[in-house]
Amino acid sequence: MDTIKTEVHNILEGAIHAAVAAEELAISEVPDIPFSPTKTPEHGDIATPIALGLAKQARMAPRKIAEIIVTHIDLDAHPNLRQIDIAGAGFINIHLSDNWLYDTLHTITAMQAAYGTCDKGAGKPLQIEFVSANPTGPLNIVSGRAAAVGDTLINLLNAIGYKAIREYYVNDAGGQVERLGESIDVRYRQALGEEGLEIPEGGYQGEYLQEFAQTIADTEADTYLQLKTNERVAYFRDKGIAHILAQQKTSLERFGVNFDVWSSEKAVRDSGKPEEIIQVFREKAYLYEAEGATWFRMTDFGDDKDCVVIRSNGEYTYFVPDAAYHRDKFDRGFTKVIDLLGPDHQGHITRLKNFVKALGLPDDWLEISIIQQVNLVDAEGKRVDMSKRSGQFLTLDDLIDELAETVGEQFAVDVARYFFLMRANSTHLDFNMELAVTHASENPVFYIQYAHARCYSIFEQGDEQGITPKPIEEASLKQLTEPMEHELIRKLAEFPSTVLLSAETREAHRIPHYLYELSGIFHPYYNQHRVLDLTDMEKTHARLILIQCVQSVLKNGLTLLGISAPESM
RNA sequence: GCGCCUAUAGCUCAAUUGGAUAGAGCAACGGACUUCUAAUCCGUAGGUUGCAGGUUCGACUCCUGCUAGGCGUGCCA
Repeated sequence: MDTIKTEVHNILEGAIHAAVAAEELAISEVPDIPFSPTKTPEHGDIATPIALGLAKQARMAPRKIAEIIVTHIDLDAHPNLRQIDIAGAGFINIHLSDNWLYDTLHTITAMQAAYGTCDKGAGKPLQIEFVSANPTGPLNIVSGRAAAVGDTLINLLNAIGYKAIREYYVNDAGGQVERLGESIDVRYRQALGEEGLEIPEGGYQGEYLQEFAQTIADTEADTYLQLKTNERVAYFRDKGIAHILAQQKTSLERFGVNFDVWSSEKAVRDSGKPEEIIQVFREKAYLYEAEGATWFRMTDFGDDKDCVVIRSNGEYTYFVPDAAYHRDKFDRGFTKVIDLLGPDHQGHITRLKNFVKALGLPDDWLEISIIQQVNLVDAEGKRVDMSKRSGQFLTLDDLIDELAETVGEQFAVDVARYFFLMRANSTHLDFNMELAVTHASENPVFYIQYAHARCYSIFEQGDEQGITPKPIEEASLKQLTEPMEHELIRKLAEFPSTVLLSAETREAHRIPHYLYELSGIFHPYYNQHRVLDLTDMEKTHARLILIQCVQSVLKNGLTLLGISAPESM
């Protein structure tokens, strides 16, 4: 579709220039030519409202402009165009030829797994930082959503030619991990029988720490009681971080998400970069002292409040290492970085962007999106409170476990990823637990996967009947005369532009919707038209080409989402 | 108080970023398995796009003001 759009664009542009040259159109500037989707076949395959847009400038009725433009297009010179109509207020509707349909099938057949990709990104290095949960407990559901979205966005960006990497920022320094160490210490001493202890304010109550401490007590007994309290807490902190991080990594791998780079906040702090950042801010006079703390003049950047960067106890707030971390990302050469933050980080967006601006980095270099909350709901849309095996919240692993009980491990991951991806990031997501485990058409994941499996089974069935698919060059594509076949091909042709749009707008949910729509054309086709027909082998071979293309696109789309494309179900 | 997000059919959501008659699925009712997988398909219904203005040839989309819900908001990260 992209190549045809470019072709049509050039044809129209040429026609408009020709009209201007012939002094039939009085315009000084040709604006971008917009294309609008056609909702009904009557409107052709590609439509443009360009004549409406030119009306004011040309001081002419839109329909009249459209007529003039069309007279400058020679249909005979363009084999991909069949017919051009003028309709409505002045829309130019372009009907593409069968030739174009066959071209599409040739393209898909030739490109296979690469169909849908392009090189628009020109190999520019990009980075997405996502999940980045504190190493103080198991990953929660929102982290799962962030993992699915981030992973898919990386796939999409790589598909359109960027060199994008997945990065996880481990907050292994600061107050929260100190509380972690203290909490483990309490659990450890409790495991050894000490009484009257309580988890400190801001500490972690979760059972997972009890289990962890119990294991230490079981295997190493009271070894650590000999240490001074602060040494023991520090030891447990580091041991705890390593343990929880390993768990998080395991959960993510189970979910099909593998990070390329794990960055450490502690390493950033130890690198001396925070001091450099402070130095830069001081030189630029962004800092001042008040109430014993050091403040950053956020109000200079339009925010309504200043914020503390060095606390009265001398420690940095989270923002200093974070700003240093972003400076480091820039120094590593990424032309753009995207942060996916959790719903509780809204307050960070403006501040983080301002810090980046204060460091003199380009305005649009840092992009931040919030991954919104997820609610588990039942079929009636009521919130579900599931058993909380790991403490105060439901974890990603709990969710997968729960789903896997009904649909098995692989589908559990597939379903979870799809459900996390099917809605725009900015919306609150209702995760329908009952729908997720339904093996029926209401469940979009099964619907799509089933379409893929059906394609595959046609070839298996054909094999049994001794039908060997012919190469596309030997197939008579003219046999594809059914309206549904043309509709299928038109949909297949949309895939590359859907991928491109989805990647550029960071709207991963377009891919699930696209695949669902494609499946929604395929299933009815499958029901109404037989592919394998021993009495009409010409048609059979043509249809096998089409089915092969549908299968390719379904598989490519599912792969972008990190969802399996099963050969049988 | 201020900031961000959300509001579309009874329910869950789309709408290619300002284009033509706002589309799907679910829920309801009826129908299709000697035919490549019935985890599928076919048919019937639903709308003042939260409210009020504005910009435009044209608005679910942009602007202003309301209303409702969610989240955030100077020494946690």
